[in-house]
Amino acid sequence: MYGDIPPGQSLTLRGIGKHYSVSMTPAREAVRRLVAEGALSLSSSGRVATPELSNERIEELAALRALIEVELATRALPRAHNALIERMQTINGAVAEAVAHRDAVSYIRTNLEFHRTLYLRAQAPAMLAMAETVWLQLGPTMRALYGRLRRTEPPRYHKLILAALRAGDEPGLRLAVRSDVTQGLRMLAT
Amino acid sequence: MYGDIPPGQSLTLRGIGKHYSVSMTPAREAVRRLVAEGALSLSSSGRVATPELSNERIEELAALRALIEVELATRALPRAHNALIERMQTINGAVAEAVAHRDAVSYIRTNLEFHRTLYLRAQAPAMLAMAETVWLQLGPTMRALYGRLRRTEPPRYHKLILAALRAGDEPGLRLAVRSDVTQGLRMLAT
DNA sequence: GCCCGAGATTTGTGATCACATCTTTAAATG
DNA sequence: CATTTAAAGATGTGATCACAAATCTCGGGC
Repeated sequence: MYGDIPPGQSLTLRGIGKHYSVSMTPAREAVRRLVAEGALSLSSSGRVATPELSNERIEELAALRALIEVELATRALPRAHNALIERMQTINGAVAEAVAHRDAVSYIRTNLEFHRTLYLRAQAPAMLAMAETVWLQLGPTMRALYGRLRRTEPPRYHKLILAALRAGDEPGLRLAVRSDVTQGLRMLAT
Repeated sequence: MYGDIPPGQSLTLRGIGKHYSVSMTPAREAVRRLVAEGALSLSSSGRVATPELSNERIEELAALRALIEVELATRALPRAHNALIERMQTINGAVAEAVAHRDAVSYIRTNLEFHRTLYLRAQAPAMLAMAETVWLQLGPTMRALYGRLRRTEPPRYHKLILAALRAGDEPGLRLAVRSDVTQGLRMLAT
């Protein structure tokens, strides 16, 4: 999810087991779960690897993010009090720091934490689980994307999200979330 | 997914294995996958059972269906030719027959086949997978719902979907899909 | 009549093994 | 030197086992 593993990296059950000091069985179950969630792809011979997403697949996942996360943000809006907004602002500082250090992994991690902090307020666990499944599928690809990216300014749409939350502006919030979610993945059409 | 199993039914690995004439290992992997997809719930002691959904959870899943399936239908619309619409109409006949026979399981199966036939045209496998994950979570609950339901007429919104497809009417299609998806699950607020 | 608790049974977990298949390596051939 | 081929190694799969924990059963006590 956080892009620790680049796309196309292949994994073995015995290797995973050794890495975590367990036998093949728990490794197999974890891999099976991640395959079911789309976080790992299964070759015809049963080998697993992180997925290399096609542009079409990336567009789809970005559209899913937009659909689900806009809804989550909308549901969170009436419950978003000052303490939450301030917490999100603090996290956004960490995002900016990760960008400044050009640390792709911690950028992805803090960025998703920013979003998750808001969405937790929506009190919609099934929707949040769906959103996280999409994040999981995009993890390796986002790492490859942001690693290639040479950017120094923090995501501008985060500020718009915070402003819309403060103003209680639902249309503005929806637009800001959709833009934030879509923007990063749009430049991937290589 | 099709409601063969009622909500709250508990399953055992050895039982599943015996039922399919395999050992515990394949049964474990299948159960793990289904748990990851939300089709089965895992108790703290590791036992699995079909989930008994709360009303809040059902509302969430219905909202997810509306979001994702409206998008899928919209993407399928420009590619929906006559042959597809006729195929959907045939399936809708099977839906009506299942309703007439008060067969909940085959009603769910044919109803989902009606939707899936349309959504396959959207050429959006990740979205379709998400929609099917939601269906999987709702399966046992839909069985309990439709088993309770004493209805004889086929779903009216299917006709609206077919009409909107024929007319190329995108707003009408979106409304019809949203209504069809939401309608059945709304009466569940017991 | 109701509740509790000890024993018996069931169940999930992690480990290990045999085996078939896929992959890699390396030698041999042209 | 490139290509093919056979051997060696690596890998996933399904089965089985030991064990701990949870669940169930049933008899006894209040």
